Amino acid sequence: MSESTTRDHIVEAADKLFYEQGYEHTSFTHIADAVRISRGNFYYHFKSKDEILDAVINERLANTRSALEQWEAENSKPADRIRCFIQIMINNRDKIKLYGCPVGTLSTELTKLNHASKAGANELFSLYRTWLCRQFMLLGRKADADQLAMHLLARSQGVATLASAFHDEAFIRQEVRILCDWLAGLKEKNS
Amino acid sequence: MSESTTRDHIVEAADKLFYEQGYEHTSFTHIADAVRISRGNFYYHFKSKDEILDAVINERLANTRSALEQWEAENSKPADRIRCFIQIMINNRDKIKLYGCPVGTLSTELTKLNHASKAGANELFSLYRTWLCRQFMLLGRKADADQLAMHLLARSQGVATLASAFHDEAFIRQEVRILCDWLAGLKEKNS
DNA sequence: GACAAATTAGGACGTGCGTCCTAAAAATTG
DNA sequence: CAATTTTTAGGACGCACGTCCTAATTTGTC
Repeated sequence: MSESTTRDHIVEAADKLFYEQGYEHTSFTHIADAVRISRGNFYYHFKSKDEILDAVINERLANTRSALEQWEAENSKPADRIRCFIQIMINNRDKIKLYGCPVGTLSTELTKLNHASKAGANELFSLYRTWLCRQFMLLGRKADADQLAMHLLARSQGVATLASAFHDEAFIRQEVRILCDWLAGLKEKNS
Repeated sequence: MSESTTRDHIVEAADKLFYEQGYEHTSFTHIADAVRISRGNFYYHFKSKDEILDAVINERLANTRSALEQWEAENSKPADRIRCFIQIMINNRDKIKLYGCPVGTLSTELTKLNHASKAGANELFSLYRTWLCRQFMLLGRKADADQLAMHLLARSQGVATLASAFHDEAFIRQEVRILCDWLAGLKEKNS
């Protein structure tokens, strides 16, 4: 029942490295050095580099799902839940400043590589999209809930991209404030 | 005085390929096939792959500068000039849908690679930033002109990222409409 | 402690990459 | 047309990569 912990270490290290320096640019040697195992040992746990990527994506999907569930469980008001989403930009501001958004940058890279797992990476976006859509519906915006979800996702992506390009942490805080105001303004339009 | 046209062809093909499939993933063979020249011939025109990247960035910088100048020359009102900027998302929607924003995706990639030319790529962002900043100042928003410029840049980046992830062209049009409304609302706050 | 299974180490293999070198071809000049 | 420079072609080189193979080691079981 208990999985080998080495596999988890590999996925964990690959997750971090794929985020920090990109999937293509990360080699087996990089991951091996991080996990402190032999390069040949990989192929006992994974058949290929692509399989590691799939494992990383699946773990990110699982982590995201549980985070969304938690936000939903810990907050009864949909606006507070959405604020949780916005808040992750503040919580992860250090890494965003350096590496951008892990969801957006992976999606962008795999799309350019036309990689087989690009659909899996975009599934991460869909996870947030449908969750946010549901929250906006609960907020009384049934008609344009998905539009609002996409809008908020796009705003977040843009913040991450520019914060990373200019290494500007204050910009993140500023935009988060604007987004919270935008959210507060939305509530007044409840039906 | 007249430069060899081969060099221009190389830069042109590299520009296109770097945009479509990323810098790292584009090899000399790819460019050579596009330009129809021998692989060894590159090193007469460029000493390294990085040098081609610099040439591509410099051309993009020059093209951007002339585009900004033209928008400024053809429109007397700053709001109309800003609308020109927003409008490029419509004009380039086909490519954005497939490959995202050329500025943002290159900046993201070079940042992850920690490439020496990442500063040059970010200079493209700065070009738009300072130009937009100036337009917002002319619009009477002296106090928060740079903030508005960054905000608009971020919104554009987010739109490109999500449009590419979901291959959604309608989303681009939708967000452009919202951005134009946002811009129109700004004008009312003129001092 | 002997045996089997699971796990790891380390290196071999082929491929594609960026780079470099040299000779051929083309263009230019007198 | 000869001489010289500019431009191109094609392949060699070393290196790093993903992949694969096999032997050693560790772990678990009776």
